[in-house]
Amino acid sequence: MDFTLEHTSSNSKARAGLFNTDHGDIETPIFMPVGTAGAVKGVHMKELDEDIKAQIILGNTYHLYLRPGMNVMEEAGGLHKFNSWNKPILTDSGGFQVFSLGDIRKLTEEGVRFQSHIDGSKHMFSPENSINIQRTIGADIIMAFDECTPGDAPYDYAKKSLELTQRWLDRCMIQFDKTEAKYGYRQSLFPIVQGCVYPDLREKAATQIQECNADGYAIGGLAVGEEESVMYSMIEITNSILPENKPRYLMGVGTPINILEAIDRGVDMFDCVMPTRNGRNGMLFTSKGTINIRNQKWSNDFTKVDPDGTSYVDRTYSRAYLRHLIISKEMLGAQIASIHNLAFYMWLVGEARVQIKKDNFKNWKEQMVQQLSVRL
RNA sequence: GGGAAGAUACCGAAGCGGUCAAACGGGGCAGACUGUAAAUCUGUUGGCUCAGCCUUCGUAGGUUCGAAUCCUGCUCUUCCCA
Repeated sequence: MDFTLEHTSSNSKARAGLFNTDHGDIETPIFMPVGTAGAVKGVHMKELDEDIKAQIILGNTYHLYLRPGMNVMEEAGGLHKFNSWNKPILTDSGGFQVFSLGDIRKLTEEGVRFQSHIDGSKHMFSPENSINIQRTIGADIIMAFDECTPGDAPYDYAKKSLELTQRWLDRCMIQFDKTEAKYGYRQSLFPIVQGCVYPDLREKAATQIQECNADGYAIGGLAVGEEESVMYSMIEITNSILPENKPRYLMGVGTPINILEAIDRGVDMFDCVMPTRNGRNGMLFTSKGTINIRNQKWSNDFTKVDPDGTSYVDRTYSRAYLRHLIISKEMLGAQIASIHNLAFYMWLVGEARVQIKKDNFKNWKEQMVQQLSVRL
């Protein structure tokens, strides 16, 4: 799989590129909707494809391993066939669950023993079986198994954690090389830069990792409790070291502003649960600012959900109706809000790409950040 | 016509002499959410000149140092018997 850099801004690190996979091209900068359990919550594939215009979605190793399990996945012929998404897929390795399920897992040199959040049963995840599972899921891009370190970790812990992640990366690469894709198309393994909020650790991690000659590189362990300014400076340090000619993926980020700031600093790929989760909880992202649709002030507002929006739902439903649905806990409300937010995120990165190619990204970004900061 | 039970804040419902501006649930209002243990979670919900004060537990009186809590009348509600 190869990455073609199409344009780099003259006054910014922002880049426009094309990442080629066997399930199609991905135009960067890109946002990847999160479909943890094989579904982007509340959104059909048809909507994801035709309305939201998603080019690649995520799945999650830990969640898919527990349910439906790898027997079903293998018999289905991989996740693409199982969930009927014929474009690229990326799977996270389970590394984020080392962070998010911190209370129900035990971490050792060998790997992580999780206690299933579903039934309490114990499951060992190692770099090797994370790769094996991701081979069976069959995502186009698979991730190294890492420890996503909390943003408030002390230096000593962060250093040890990084060293462990680096040893696990070696094991991931060995396992990746020892095994083959199962379904006749290629898979890429992306290593992940950790190092918490410590510049020297990030620098060390990026320096080591860039020798992997991977198809792309990820920046992990950010937006996990640290200050945004710290996150931005970690991105700057990391991207100053990672190779120019490979895509950089900032894992789990973030708000629309976070994404623009990261693009400005040379990031190409993003994923985040925010458009779907926050959407389900009544928060809408728009080019004019954010809306809490549950607020009283929208109850009699019969203008469309987002008059500037690109999706079908934006032009069809009123804010008053969407507020009613969300407040009444009608499932359709969550669906509409999710579709709207995802379409907005896709518009945002698509427009960033247009502006980069016009070499106008910096100006456009400054203006957008102003607008996006507004609470409507 | 006779008997019984009950009336508590927006709604439902605890409370049965002081620690009650009044538990709890719902509803309302607001906030959070960043590689999804989340269609979830948190705060708040009588008024004010807010470490204090004022008005409130159907209504009018009474007992008491002190009443949402005890007594009496009245007004409504529900149920049972005729």
